[in-house]
Formats: sequence, C-alpha cells, structure tokens
Amino acid sequence: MKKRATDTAGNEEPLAQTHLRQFVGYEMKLAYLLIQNDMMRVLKPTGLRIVTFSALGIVVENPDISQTQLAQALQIERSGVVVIVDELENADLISRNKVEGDRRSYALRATLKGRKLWNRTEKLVHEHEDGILSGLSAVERETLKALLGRIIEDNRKS
Amino acid sequence: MKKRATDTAGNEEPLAQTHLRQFVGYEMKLAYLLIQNDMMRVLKPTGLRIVTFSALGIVVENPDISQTQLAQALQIERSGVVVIVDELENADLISRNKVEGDRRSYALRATLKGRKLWNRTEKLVHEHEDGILSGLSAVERETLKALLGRIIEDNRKS
DNA sequence: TATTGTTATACTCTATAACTATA
DNA sequence: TATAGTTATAGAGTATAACAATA
Repeated sequence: MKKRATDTAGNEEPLAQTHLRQFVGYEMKLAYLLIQNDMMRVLKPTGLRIVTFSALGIVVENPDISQTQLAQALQIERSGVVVIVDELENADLISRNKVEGDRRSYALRATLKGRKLWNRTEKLVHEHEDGILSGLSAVERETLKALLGRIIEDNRKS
Repeated sequence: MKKRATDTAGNEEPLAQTHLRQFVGYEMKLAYLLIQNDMMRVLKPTGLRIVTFSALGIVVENPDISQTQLAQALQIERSGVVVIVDELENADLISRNKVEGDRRSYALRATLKGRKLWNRTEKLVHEHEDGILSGLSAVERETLKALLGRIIEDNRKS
C-alpha cells in the first residue's frame, strides 16, 4: 500500500507528460484542441458550427457543386452532408438548385446572405487566429502553415 | 437552372479550397486527421486506442496518480476516466492500488506488462511519426514541434 | 447496373447529474 | 460540506446499410 504525500492527490502542479509530449502528434492534438475550442467560441454568434462554416466556405468558392462533391471535400459520408446542407439551407445561406441534364443531383449555391456571412465570418476567424497565434511572428506563422501543408501533401491518398 | 458540364459531377479533380486552406486551423485539422488515422492503424495490433495509449503513458510516467489527476491530464471528465482505467486494468496493463490515508481514491500504477507494452508502443509511434513526417528534415520537425509547443504554452488556461 | 440524395439505425466519444463512501 | 470514484443517461458526431428516383 502506497502512502500518498499529503500534497499529491489534490495538487495543482501539472503532471509530467514528457512521455506524450515527445510526440509531434500529441502536441498537434493539444494545439488543435485549443484552436477548436476558440473557433467554437468565435463562431457561436454567427450560428455556424465548424463543419457548417467549412461547408459554406467550400460552396461559396465552388458554386454549383453537388452534395457528393461536398462530402468528398469535407471528408465525410454523403449521408452526413444532408443535415449540413439542411442546416445551411434552413438558414437561407445556400440553396439546392436543379441541374439541367441530371435530375438526381443538386447544384449547391451560396445565397447573397450566405456570401455576406462568409465574408464577415472570414474576418472573425482571422481575428481568432491572430489571437491564438499572437505569440508567433508573421514569418513563424508562415513557416508553421508551410510545414503543415507539406505534411498534408506528403500523406494525401498515399 | 444550371447546366452542369458533363465532367463536373463525377469529377475526380479536387475542388478549390483556398477559402479554408488560408487558415492555419484548417491545415492543422487536416494534418491531425492524417496523424490520427495512421495512429489508429499503428495502435491496432497493440489493442490500445489513442486515449488508452495516452493514459498508459501518463500512468507509466506518474506512478500512483489518482483517477482525478489522470482526468486533468487527459482533459476529460472523471466519469470518462473510469472506462479507460477499466480497459487498461482488464488488460493487466495498470492496477488500482489502495492509498494509505485516503480510502476514497486509487493510486494507479503500470504493471510490468504495462511498462513493457508502453516501451514497445513508444517505438511503434516513433516509426509512425518517421513515416508521416518523412518529408520533413530533422530541423524542420523540431521547428514544427517548437511552434506547436509555443501555441500550447501561449494559450494554456488564459 | 450505377449513382444521388435520403432515411433509419447504430456506434463511439464525451458531458452532466446523481449516487456512495469516504474525508 | 467537500471530494474520489462510479453509474446512468443523454447528446454530439459520424458511419453503415437500405431505399427511391434517376442515369
């Protein structure tokens, strides 16, 4: 039986975590968690979730894409896209339009309201990143972005 | 009604995503997703999940910690730790030990089997990172790790 | 036969709240 | 009263499979 030092159980000093923090993946998870939480805070007043923000951005940039293409871009199943598009359509941010020549699929387009919300939210997210990354210089931010981009390209579909 | 070009709907060329890829947070998410998926692949033969791998590492490094402390380290609720500790205990990787002086809490310790599995898995995860990060030089990997660490420290509990 | 969007369903992960036994 | 661990429950988020309409 171990006798615990009185200040061990209710202690506020953080535990050692060198076993985990030696890994880039663990640090990436911690950093992404911070970003994710702050993103949710920033998006709250817009009514968007992270995934609907992403979907809106893709539709704004790619008018008339199909739900299947949107699913590929978001890396989720087609069935999951239905509720995301429902959510954006109910908020009058995008619309499902008929496609001449293929009555199975929809051409998704952002509404004027959707494009305006995207532009406003884009600014909010830049401010969020300025906050989260305020400890890094402009060069360091670009370096980080470039390194992440390299990881993505190197491991994409391989 | 939009007439879709014949090669648009079933197209394999990736969509434009500059709207999202301008953000470090989005690139971080994509990179972490790749790492997470590859980690799950690597951990599969060990029987560990990412979260039980993390928990095991923390217990190995911090003998006799309580479940409440483990919850803080993992950034999840105490109730969630119960099933994680159950899982590790059932696999004979850690043990719940009595604490002299406080019969409410357990002192968690890794078993010999647990420490051996940790050592083996640590190597597997290093190999996984060598693979994922094979496009980066040693200096670039350290730069990435340092930048992520700075983001974490800058935004921790602030 | 294959594809698009849809629905129903299940599974994983996590949070919340209530409980117990101890302190 | 407060704390450690536990249990039950519910809520996200996502995947799987089956289906109707259309190609």
